[in-house]
Amino acid sequence: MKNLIKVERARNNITQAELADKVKVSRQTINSIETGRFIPSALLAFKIANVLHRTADEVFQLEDSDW
Amino acid sequence: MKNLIKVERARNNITQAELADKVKVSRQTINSIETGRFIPSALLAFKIANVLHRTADEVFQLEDSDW
DNA sequence: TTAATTTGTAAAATTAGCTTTACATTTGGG
DNA sequence: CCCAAATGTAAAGCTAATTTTACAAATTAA
Repeated sequence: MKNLIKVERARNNITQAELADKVKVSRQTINSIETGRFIPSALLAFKIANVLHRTADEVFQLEDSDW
Repeated sequence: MKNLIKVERARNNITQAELADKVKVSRQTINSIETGRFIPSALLAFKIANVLHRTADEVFQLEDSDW
């Protein structure tokens, strides 16, 4: 499961810390997701996409290796 | 966070057990998500949507109460 | 180039998702 | 009605997500 959080953050000119605040998780959680250390809950994934003005499908994508 | 798994299962004429098999989780996990007892990981949510021939955004939706 | 901001990690503790087993209730077809 | 299939739950145990604290490395701005 890949994500475009970093790209979309750049597009929105927002830091990891700011994104974290807006979705109410710690900065480390955002960093860990962004760097692929772990996978967010669906709730968090949708909130992140929302804050980045994208749909969840635009920000998160399944990979062949996920099956 | 609401989901339309039950509706989409009906549309695809597939049981909880069959859906569970296809996304490789237990039947109870599907049931628990469907009945709102817990929220799936983003990975599982996207797989479920995929098996149901829908996008994640079509199957899962944020609610005002999520914020 | 220095200082401040941002990002990357790590470890320990907590929380929540998921599995397995097990059983009760509901629904659908004959 | 009756049986089989499907669904709803529950508890115990395991795994993965998330928090908190803390610090180092990298970027950016002045």
